[in-house]
Amino acid sequence: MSDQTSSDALLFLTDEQLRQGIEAMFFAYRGFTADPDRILATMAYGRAHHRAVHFINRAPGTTVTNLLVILGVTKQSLNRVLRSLIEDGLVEARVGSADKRERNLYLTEKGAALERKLSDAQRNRMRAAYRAAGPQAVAGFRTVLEAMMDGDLRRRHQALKEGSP
Amino acid sequence: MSDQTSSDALLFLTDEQLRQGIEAMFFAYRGFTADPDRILATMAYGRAHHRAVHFINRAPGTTVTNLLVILGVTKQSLNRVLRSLIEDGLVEARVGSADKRERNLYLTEKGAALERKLSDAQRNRMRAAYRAAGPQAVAGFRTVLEAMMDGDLRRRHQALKEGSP
DNA sequence: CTTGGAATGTCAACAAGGCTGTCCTAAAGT
DNA sequence: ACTTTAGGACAGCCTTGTTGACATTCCAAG
Repeated sequence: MSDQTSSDALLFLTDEQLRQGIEAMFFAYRGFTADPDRILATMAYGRAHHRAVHFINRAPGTTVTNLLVILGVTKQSLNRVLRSLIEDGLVEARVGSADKRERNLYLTEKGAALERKLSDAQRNRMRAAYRAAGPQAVAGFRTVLEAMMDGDLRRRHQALKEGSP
Repeated sequence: MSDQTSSDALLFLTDEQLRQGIEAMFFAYRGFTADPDRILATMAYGRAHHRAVHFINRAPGTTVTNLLVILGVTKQSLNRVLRSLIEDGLVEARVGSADKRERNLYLTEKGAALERKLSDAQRNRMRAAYRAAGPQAVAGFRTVLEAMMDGDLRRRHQALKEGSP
């Protein structure tokens, strides 16, 4: 990827190609979130709740600080979401055993049910897209996404991948 | 998940693979919007203004209705954004010549300057990602994104692509 | 042991930007 | 003439981001 000195390999990097990539990313992200959004709209929840539930399911026992680093929001934003999830009995916050300042977060059975419902919808779309595009395209898709992340984001993403191999 | 009878080709469709794709999409989109967001934060504008400016630049003379279909927001949401852009002299709304009910939207020089600033930042990141991933990966990336869009979104996206070939 | 600072998390108040709903004008279409 | 369409204005709501002040807990230096 470094020494594409002359010409052929750079032909696809025209401004127009890049702009189409940008727009594709915009439209695709809309599709990507459309199904969960539809489900969430029928409840009193939004996308933020989805993200919280997703990552708590992914890393049970995680702390508030850890979660807000992953989500890239402030404590207060996350707190509001978390509070409603706890009040509604979807998430349980246990006082940390080692450090009592920490709260370890877990999904209740009810929370896990919502997570499944949301991620089933999202996975179905992802699966359809993957299947339509084929394995080779998927590999390329993943490669470009990785390259598009910031260093920090990429590290968080890698950590999650390795967490459940 | 239905007919993974024998086939090698479907091995990449495990739930774990799909989940990683979902998370990659989440983190990558954050990176994707990070640079423009940083620039916009220094002004009184947000992501909504960026989107409006982007698509007005892309399709000069577009109408309000057309724009809100592309952006997928309501008239009122768009109108608020548009009003501030017009007041600040970034966008010009000319009464339609054929149909005088319509307003044709154009960027002023000032608006075009902002658009360039924002899209330069975003294109730079896109270019870096494309370059790092290579042409084949980029082709796959585009294929999967297309497959991830809703039918409507895909049609809008195609129309934009063909609009400036 | 005490005390001061750092870390963890909560609460209050505010802004951006979505949404709905209603009402209005002007222009087109029938 | 009547209806439909394009657009704008206003009011109000919700979600989700922000900053700032505060309580609790831990830990380490004196």
